[in-house]
Amino acid sequence: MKPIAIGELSRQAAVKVPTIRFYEERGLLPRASRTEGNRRTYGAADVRRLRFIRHARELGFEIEDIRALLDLAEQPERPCGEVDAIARRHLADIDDRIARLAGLRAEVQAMLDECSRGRVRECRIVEVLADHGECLHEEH
Amino acid sequence: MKPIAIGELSRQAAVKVPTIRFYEERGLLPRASRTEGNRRTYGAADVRRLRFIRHARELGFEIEDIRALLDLAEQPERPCGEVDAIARRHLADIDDRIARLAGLRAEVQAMLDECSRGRVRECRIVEVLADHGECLHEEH
DNA sequence: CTTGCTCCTCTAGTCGCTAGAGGAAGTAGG
DNA sequence: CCTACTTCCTCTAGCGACTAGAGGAGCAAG
Repeated sequence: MKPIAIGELSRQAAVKVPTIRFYEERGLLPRASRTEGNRRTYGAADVRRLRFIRHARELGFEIEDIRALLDLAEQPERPCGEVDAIARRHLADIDDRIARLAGLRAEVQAMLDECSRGRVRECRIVEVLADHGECLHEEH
Repeated sequence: MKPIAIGELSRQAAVKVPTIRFYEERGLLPRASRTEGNRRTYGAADVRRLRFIRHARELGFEIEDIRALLDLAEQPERPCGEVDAIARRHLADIDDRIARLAGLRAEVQAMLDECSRGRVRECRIVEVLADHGECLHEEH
């Protein structure tokens, strides 16, 4: 029940001090109460909330989604469809990014495979970059 | 041989006008010569150079790498080892990102699989986020 | 001459932090 | 009580690669 300082919160939630202040400013954490000397004080609920935020960030959720997830987590009687929807959207987003990266990977690999390690003059990598027609890339 | 305006360059290279100015400021494109009325003018070489930049960006190379690639492309007699090295580093970077995303994907998918579509109270997604111990995540 | 398009410069915003300046408050030891 | 050290405060600026917008000037066609 004893309040802790921002540095202690930082250690307990494994989130850096400036990041905590940043989350407060962005409204993910409530405005912390202050000591007489104007220092932020926190309690157990803040540790839990900040850990939640960190886990969500580690999983790649963005701030807006986390804000929504936190709101929903506070309403335990509601159906969890919205939580689900956010996670599903995030999954789709990850899949998109993987697909795009896999495409890039294939192209860069193809360039490297064709490079005969001669001079820049006949380097296929440079040629492909200079003339888009030569590569697989076809996105708009 | 007739000079073209920035809008025409934009169309021919498929790069937006503000982005062209941005590249100039960053030194990827040489400072364009100007008309009497202070408008930038370009020639065929600029179109080629800007296309090169666009292709490299589409493949995910970052500005610094592209700057190096452009420098190298102008020295055709040098061995292409450095070009190769840049591409190889980029490939490794892509692989890293794919691996990390694949990890995230698995975790988010696992959360979704466990969600029984009930109320937020018993939603596994919220639980996993709230208690890191429950998830696969183990980094750092 | 007027309409409408293109162009100019400059500033600020995106995302999620991170780094640093410059100063005040708290704590431990002598 | 004094000093040294750590922690904390606010504020500003930077990252990467643009994008958006303000406010104004040039230019071509009718």
